[in-house]
Amino acid sequence: MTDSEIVKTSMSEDDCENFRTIELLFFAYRSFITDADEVLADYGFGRAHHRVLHFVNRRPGLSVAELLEILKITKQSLSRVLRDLMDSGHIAQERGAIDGRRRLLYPTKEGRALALRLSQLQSRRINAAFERQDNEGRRNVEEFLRLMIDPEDRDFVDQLGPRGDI
Amino acid sequence: MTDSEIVKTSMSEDDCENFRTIELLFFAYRSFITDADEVLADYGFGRAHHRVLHFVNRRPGLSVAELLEILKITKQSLSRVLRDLMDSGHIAQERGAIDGRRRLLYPTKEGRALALRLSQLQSRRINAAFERQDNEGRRNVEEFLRLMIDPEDRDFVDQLGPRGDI
DNA sequence: AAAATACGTCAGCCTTATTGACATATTTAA
DNA sequence: TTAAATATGTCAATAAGGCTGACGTATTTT
Repeated sequence: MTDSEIVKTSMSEDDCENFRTIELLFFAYRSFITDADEVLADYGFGRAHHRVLHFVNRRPGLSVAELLEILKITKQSLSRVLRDLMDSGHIAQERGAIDGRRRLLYPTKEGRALALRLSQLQSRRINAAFERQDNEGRRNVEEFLRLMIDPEDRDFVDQLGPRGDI
Repeated sequence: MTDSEIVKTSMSEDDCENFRTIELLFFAYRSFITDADEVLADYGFGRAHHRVLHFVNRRPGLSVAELLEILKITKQSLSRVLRDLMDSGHIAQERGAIDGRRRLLYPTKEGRALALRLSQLQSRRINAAFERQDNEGRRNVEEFLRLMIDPEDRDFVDQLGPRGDI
């Protein structure tokens, strides 16, 4: 590192396109998640708990392996979070009927209530952001976000929406 | 937690609007950041380094306090990351000319090059996601993202774009 | 019966964040 | 000109949430 030259000019859209979008994504996502953070803190939970709670509520009866696949974390990481949520009575396990090795995850009533509360907070922000947009605008936003996702994950997100009982 | 009732129905858009958008945001943002993660790993850097590098390149000469304000982290957190980036020759400090207490942060040539490389990766994904959208569609996306941001941060993002030399 | 699968857990490590306390240089105010 | 405020750096301890590797156990498949 022999004394490298200092640069004093700003990096701008001339150097690379889409700086504004890059920054909008950073700040938008940060605001988006802090909504839930505050509520989660009351339960001693973090974002990891939120993600698990969310997908268990969206796909009741999913297995641990499926959840790992969605979240792309290791089972060791998941297990701590899952234990917290089971200890607090937000999530419950059942052995699989067809395959007894699988532990199927379900929300409890309390887990459903918390998941809804968190989603409603985030939904409010989304509604406010969509306020001045028509259906076409919303479609544009959803298409953009969808195409930002790695192709491998896109199908999963799609089947999460309409139905597709696991 | 006296054995709470298990819920087996899926949480759906009937329960709360915008589930699809919530999930699109989660997956889109995850894909978005992993582009850069892979390059950063080669340098032994993480996302924290990326954020610092980015804003120092966008606002060369900003002070430590300003950077803390943008990132909303503590100086203790920042200092380690900043030290790594200075040790590796990606960022350099200069004492403020008017106020000698301030340490103004600048990218080096190497720091600028790395910041650009990372931005270009992310920009490519953004271009692909915008591919089938016209100017109106892009405006919709940017307006949506902008309104998702907490009002306090919106102005900062705006003045980051056009100019506004610090 | 043996092998593969699904899961749980123990132990140790890393990154990135936190808080609190304290040192230092520099500027500003009394 | 001394005192106070400011900007920064740093030390120490802690926490969340990731990771790898190894090993145990139930259950299903071969």
